[in-house]
Amino acid sequence: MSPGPGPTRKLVRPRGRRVGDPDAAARQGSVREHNLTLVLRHIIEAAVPPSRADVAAATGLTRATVSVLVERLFRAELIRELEPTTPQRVGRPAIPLAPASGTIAAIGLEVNVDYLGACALDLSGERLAERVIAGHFRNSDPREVLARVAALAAEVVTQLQDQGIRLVGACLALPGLVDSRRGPLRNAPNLGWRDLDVGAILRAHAVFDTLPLRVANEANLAARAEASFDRQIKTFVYVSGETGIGAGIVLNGEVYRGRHGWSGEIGHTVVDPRGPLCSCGATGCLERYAGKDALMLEAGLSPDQPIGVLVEAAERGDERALRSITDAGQALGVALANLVNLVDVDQIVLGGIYAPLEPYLFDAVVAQLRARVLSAPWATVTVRAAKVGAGPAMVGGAQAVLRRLIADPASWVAGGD
Amino acid sequence: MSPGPGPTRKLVRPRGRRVGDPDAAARQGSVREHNLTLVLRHIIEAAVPPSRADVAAATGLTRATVSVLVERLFRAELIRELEPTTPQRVGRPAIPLAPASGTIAAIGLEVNVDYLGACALDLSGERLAERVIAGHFRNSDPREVLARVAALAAEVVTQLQDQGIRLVGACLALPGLVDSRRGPLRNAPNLGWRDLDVGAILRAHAVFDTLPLRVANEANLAARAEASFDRQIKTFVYVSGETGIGAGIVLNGEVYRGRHGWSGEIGHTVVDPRGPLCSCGATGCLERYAGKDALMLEAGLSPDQPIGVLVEAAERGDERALRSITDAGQALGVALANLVNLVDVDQIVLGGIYAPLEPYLFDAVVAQLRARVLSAPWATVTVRAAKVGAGPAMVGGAQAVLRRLIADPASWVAGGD
DNA sequence: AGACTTTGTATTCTCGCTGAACTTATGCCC
DNA sequence: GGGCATAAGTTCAGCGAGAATACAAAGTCT
Repeated sequence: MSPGPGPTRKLVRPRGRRVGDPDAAARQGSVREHNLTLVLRHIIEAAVPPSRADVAAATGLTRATVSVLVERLFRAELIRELEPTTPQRVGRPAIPLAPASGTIAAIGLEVNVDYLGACALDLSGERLAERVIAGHFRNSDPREVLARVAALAAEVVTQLQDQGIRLVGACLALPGLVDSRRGPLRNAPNLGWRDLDVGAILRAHAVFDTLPLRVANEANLAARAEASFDRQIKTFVYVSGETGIGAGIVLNGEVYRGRHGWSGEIGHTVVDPRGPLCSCGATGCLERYAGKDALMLEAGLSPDQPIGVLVEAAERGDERALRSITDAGQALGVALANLVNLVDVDQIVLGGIYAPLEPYLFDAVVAQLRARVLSAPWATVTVRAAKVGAGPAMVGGAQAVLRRLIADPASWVAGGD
Repeated sequence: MSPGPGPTRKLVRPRGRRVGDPDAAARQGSVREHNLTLVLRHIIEAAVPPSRADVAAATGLTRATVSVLVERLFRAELIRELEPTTPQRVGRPAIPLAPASGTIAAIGLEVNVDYLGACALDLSGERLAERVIAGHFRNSDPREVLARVAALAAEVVTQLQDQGIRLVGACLALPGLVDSRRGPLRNAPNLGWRDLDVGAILRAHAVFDTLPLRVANEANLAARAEASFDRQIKTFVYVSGETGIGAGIVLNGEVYRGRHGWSGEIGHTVVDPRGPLCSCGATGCLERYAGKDALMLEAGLSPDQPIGVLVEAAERGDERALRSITDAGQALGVALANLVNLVDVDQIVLGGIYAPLEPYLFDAVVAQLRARVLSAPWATVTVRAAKVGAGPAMVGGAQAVLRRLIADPASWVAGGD
C-alpha cells in the first residue's frame, strides 16, 4: 500500500512523552530520551567539566553509550568540548565537556512593584543581556506596563539574534496568583492587576510571534534561581519579601506549584485571626506585619522609600526601626513555623528585602521556629539569606525555560539535526 | 579467563532501579519494569476488569506486548483471569483481568490513643482479616503495648499462612513524628511516647523475623486509604481528627512526606499566637481548639468518652456542645486556610472524629476558608467527610506495603519464577 | 624507547517493543 | 446451518538502544 494520505490513514499512536511519565508506555526511544537528559544534566550540573568517562562512571552507562549520546548533544550545540587540561596524570588525557555557551538562550522577564526587567541566560548560566527599569508600578495600567516589558524584551532579542544566538522561549514573573494551566493572571494585589490574561496581552506584541512565552509566579521563579545556586540543597523554602510576601517551595530540586500554581502564598497566611484587616479581605495576614509597607510604616518611614533606608535606621540603632523589624520577624517566624509543620522542610532562605535586614531580623524568626516547630528538637531548621543577587525572579524565569529544554533534549536534537 | 570468584572479580554495576528514577541510567530492562508496572496498575485501578486489548488501548502498548506482560504477572500470581462475560457483542470474547485475590497480602497495624488494631489486605483490596482491641493508651508503656500489637499481628499471620497466602510485609501506623529514614519514633505526645525505636522493639518479636516491617505516620496512611477510595481525586488533604490532629497531604496521587516524613503536623499549627499553652510547649496550637480533648471539655464532657456523646449532645441542641463545635470549626478553618494558601489543594477531607460532626462543624470551616484563602474567588475549596470506615490508618498501612509491590512487580516476578 | 594507563571508538550481542500476519471465538445474516 | 464480519489474543521477523568486549589513541613513568 502506498503511504499516501488517504482517508484510511492510520492514527499516529500517542508516543510516550517521557520515561518519567508513569502513565505512558515506555519504549526503546524513551530509554534514549531518558539517558540523553541524564547525560546533559550531569554535564550542566557538574562542579568541574567531566569527561565522557566521568559521565559514564557517574551515570552507570557504558563509555560507548555515553560517547554516542555526547555526540548527539554536541551536534545539537547543547554542549561543547573544552581544551584538555595539561595532564598531570598517566593515561590518555580526557576531553572536558561543558554546557555550550552563546548558542542557545532563554529570556526572563519581570514586572514588580518597583521595577521592570528583562534578561537572557544561556545554558552555561551566563547572563548574556540585562535591562532593568526602576519605577513605581503600584496600581499601574497593565497594558502600558506590558508594552514597556515587550519593548525591553525586543531589545534583548535583537541583540542576541545579531550574535546568532537561538532563543528557545521567555518567561514572565509576576507577583501574584498566576493560573499555571489556563494562563490568566488572577490577582496581583500590589500591582492592582486582577483577572487579566497577561500572556495574551504580551503575545500580541511582535516579539513574541516566534518566541514561546510563559507566565509564572515571581517567588516560585526566584526559588528556582536560588536552587540553581547551591545544588546540594534540594529541599527548601524561598521567601520573597517585597511589598507582598511570596514563597517558593522546592521539594527535591523541583518547585512545587500546587493544583493551580498558587502554592506558597505565605503573605496571606494568618498570623493573628483578630489582627488588622488586609487588602485581601481577611484579617491578620502576615503581609500586614512583615510586608515592606508594614515594616516601613511601623518604623516611621514612607513605604515608597527603598529598603536601604530602614537598614540604615537600624544600623543607627533607631528604636522604632529595630522594634518594627523584630515585630516583623516574630510574625514571619510564626508563619514559617506553620509552613515547616505542614511541609517539613529544614532550610529556609529569606530573599528580597529580608536579605539586607538579616542582622536585625533573623534572630526573631529563628526563635519562633525553635518554639513552634514540633520537630525542632530533632532537626534544626536553618535560616539564611538568599544568595542570588538582583532580579532573582527574572533569572529563575530564564532558567525555567532552559530547564524544559534540558529535560527534553531529544526534541531539540531531532529538530536541530 | 575463567569466571571464578577471583580477587580481580569485576564489581557489579549498580543497575538503574527504576525508569522513574531520574538519576539512574535507563536500559532495556527499565522499559520492561516500567511497562510491567503500568499494566499491573491499570488492571488494579480499572473500574471494570479490562481485557488485554483494553489494557493495550489504554496504555499505548501493542497487544503483543501486553500479552507477554500479562503472562508474567499471571505467573507471579499478581493478577488472575476472570470468566468471560456472556458476550453480547460480535467478535471473540475478551478475557477480563483482575488483581489476584487471596494469593498475596500485606498487614496493616495501628496503635492509637483508644485502640490497637491489625488487618490484612490482598491485591484486590479485600480485607482478609481484622483484629481490633479498644482501650486507653494515653501515657502507656510502649513495650507492653507493642507486645500486644505483635500478638495481634501473629494471629493474623498464622491465619493467613494456613490459607497459603504469601505475606509481603507489614506497616505500623502511629500518631506522631516518625522518622521515615532512620526509623525511630521521635514524638507521639498523646501516647506519651518519645524517642523510641518502635521498629526495633517490634522486630524483636518472632512474627517479624520473616516479615518486613515499616513504621509511618497515622494521618499519612489514612490519607492513602482515602485516596484509594476515589482515584479520580488525585490532590487533596486528609485531616485526621483524634486526640491529636494530623494531616496527610496527597499530591497527584502520592502522599507527600517531606524531608523527614514529618509533613502535615497541622495540629501544632498556630491559630492564635497568644492562645493557651499546648503540650508541645508552644501557644495557641490548633489542637488546643479542635482536638478531641478540647472539643469535649468545652462542651462540658469528659475527654475519655467516645465522640458519639458529643454528637448526641449536638443533636439534642445542647448549647455548649454546639458552641464548642463551632469554635473548633473556626480554628480548624483558619489552620486549613493557611494550608491551602501554602500548598494549593482544592479538596479537603475531614476524617476521624470530624466525620460524624459534619452537620455541626463544616459550615464554620467552609466560612473561614472562603474568607481567608486568597484564591477562593477563583477556585472553591471543597470540604467533605471521609469515606473510609473504621481504622483508615491500618488499611492505609497495608496498602502502602502493597503499593511498593505494585510499583516494582519486576522483583516479585523474577523471584516467583 | 617501551611498558603501562586511561580515554574514547568500533563491533557484535542481547533484550524488549513494534508491526503485521495469523489463529481463535463469537455474533450476524441469509 | 454455513459463510462472513469482527474482535481478542498469539506468533514471528525486524529494529533500536544499551552492554560487553576488543581495539585505537594519547599521554606518563621508568
